[in-house]
Amino acid sequence: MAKLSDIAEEVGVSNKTVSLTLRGIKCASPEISRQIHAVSDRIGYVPSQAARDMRKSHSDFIGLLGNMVATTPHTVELIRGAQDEALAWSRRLLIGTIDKDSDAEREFLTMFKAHRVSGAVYATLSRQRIFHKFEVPTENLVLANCGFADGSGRSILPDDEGGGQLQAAHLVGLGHRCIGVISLAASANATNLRLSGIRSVFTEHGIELESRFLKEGVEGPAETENYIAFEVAKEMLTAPDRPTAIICGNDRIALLTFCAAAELGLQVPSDLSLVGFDDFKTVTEGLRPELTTVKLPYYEMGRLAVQAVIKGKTDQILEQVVPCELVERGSCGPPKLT
Amino acid sequence: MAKLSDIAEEVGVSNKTVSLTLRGIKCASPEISRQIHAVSDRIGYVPSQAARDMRKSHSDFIGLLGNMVATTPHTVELIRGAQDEALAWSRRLLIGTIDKDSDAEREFLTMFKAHRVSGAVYATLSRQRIFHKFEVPTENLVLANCGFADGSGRSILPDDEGGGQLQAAHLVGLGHRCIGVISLAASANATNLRLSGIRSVFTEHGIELESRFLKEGVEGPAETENYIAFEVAKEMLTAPDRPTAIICGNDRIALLTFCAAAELGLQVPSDLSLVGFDDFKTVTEGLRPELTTVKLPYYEMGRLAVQAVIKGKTDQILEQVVPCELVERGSCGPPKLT
DNA sequence: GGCAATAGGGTAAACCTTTACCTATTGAAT
DNA sequence: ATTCAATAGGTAAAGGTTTACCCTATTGCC
Repeated sequence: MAKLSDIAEEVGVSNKTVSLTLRGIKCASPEISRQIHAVSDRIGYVPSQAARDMRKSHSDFIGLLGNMVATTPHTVELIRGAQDEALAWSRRLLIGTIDKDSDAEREFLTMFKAHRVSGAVYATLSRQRIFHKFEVPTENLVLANCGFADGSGRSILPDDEGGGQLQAAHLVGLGHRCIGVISLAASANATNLRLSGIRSVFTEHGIELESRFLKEGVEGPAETENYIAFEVAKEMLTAPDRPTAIICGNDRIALLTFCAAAELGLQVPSDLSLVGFDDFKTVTEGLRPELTTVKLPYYEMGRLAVQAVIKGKTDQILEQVVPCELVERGSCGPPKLT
Repeated sequence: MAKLSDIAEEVGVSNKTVSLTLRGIKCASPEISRQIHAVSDRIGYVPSQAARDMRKSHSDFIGLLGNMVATTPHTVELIRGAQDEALAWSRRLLIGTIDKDSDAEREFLTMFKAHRVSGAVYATLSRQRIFHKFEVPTENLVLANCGFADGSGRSILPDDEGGGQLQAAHLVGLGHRCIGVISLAASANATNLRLSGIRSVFTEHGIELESRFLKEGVEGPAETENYIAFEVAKEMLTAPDRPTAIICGNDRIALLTFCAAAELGLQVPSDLSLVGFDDFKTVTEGLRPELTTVKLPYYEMGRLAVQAVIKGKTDQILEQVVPCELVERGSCGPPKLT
């Protein structure tokens, strides 16, 4: 493989001159400079990253460790956000995806350390509290979509409360007054935040959230949870004064609710308005009508997490909240007049 | 950061002894060996990968370049398969995800070269033919889910034809004789293969595939395609002798067909059986009834692609076909007797 | 003419690990 | 007693890049 000294020898200058010239630091006469670039291009020279990293005693790598399940497409969005930001700063990403296996976690952390990463991002797919402290290979750690249970550390978090507000405000704005909620598990960290957003909008408009119209669409412990939204929705929709709209804890619950409505012969949106959360495009753009939902900013969280790592721990902001966005599609409409 | 010579100095031996001992090569007396491990553990020593890579003039990295859209979860499966296999051989993955931007492609390839990767995988999300030759940083390239248009190179490909057979055989086995097909775009590479699998099963059972029951569920050029399966399905299902089952080109088409059936008041599976393709879990496990589908082996393709890279180009197998798998859920049943 | 500043360049050490080659001691076999 | 092999270890170079420090010749200015 071609190396610096090959060019230096051919042009008849020292390593230093070649090194500086190729990195765009003026150091040689125009003619020499031209020759250096010419030879470099001809032989397709690419400097050895290993040699560079060794010389500098640290690498431009940023570690990205993700507790990532393969059932959602959002992981890719987060990775892309992280990668785009990293590339914009000429940094590289070292990616490790793990399931629940903490052995793999340790393995990747060791790998990060071996590469002398300048920082790391730890990301989870659902908003979580992290209880274990892992031995990080750097002081420069940023959590994405999660936070340490004790409140320490820097985090990038979605604005779940604002997201709940968006869901509720959209339906209220369309004229709905009797609105059901099928939420995620109460134990999920996002649930209470979103609910609190929903309640704040309801209160503002004098709407009461009856407990029979607030149900969990999921049961069982996290990671092995079981979706019961189909049955819950059917029950809610067969009530005598059924809601004219349902706010769903995520798009999957929205899909199940959609199926329940279909089985009961209710049309969306004329008989029932639905608003989801997450923006799983295969669902939201795959349904007819398409699903109005609140998009979780995974790309942005990935981007901001890497940005925070690059800015370093001098950055005093401990918790950065990223807004969610309402994506209007076709699943919400005004309530039928009765 | 702690280095080898720190340990050597403290224990009072040479670098070599420490290096060999820590790598499990017997070289020192039990007592010295114990001390070396003790000190190493205490100071948390992790050898510098950069120094290693430089010394060996090549790295254990395998490049994974993916033309990956964020709308499907399969990317993650492919990455995980690749990563699991890489880790099993103590190799690391250098991941680059690109969209359509060939600048990014070049950038990542240069990065791979800078890291002296020992091989690379190029993966696409939909089965594609690659027309451009990229300047690879290694001779050791394996394509996953795609192949060069001229037939050169090594590829890992899904058994789309077998997948089509699985779809058809399942429905035929349940007793269906009037089966519709809503396929992907005819221009998609997988389409003809799957169709040919379907036809072979039909022929075997003396079933004719009428052209009015074979429609494309997608229109427009790839990457910007438009799903029209909802309308197509409605038309097919309002025909006087409508099919009792529909084979779908992917799960998204199946979802749209499901929506069409719902709008027409047809119940799945009693009035209509549906079989999908891909196994997008958010759809297949999110519907009620859950969707029977043929799973594309992304994890396995990622795994095998990395395996092929590790085995190196001495491996003479140019095209490796990975079987698809029928995942039976609830969307297929026997046809109603009339 | 004298002096400083600048352009254009070179030298060699440092980054950390691995490994080819070498030495010394011990035990056993001839 | 000599030889051989194995054990336990050391020495130093190599791998490719960057950079602190040094050198020389030319130019500009007073």
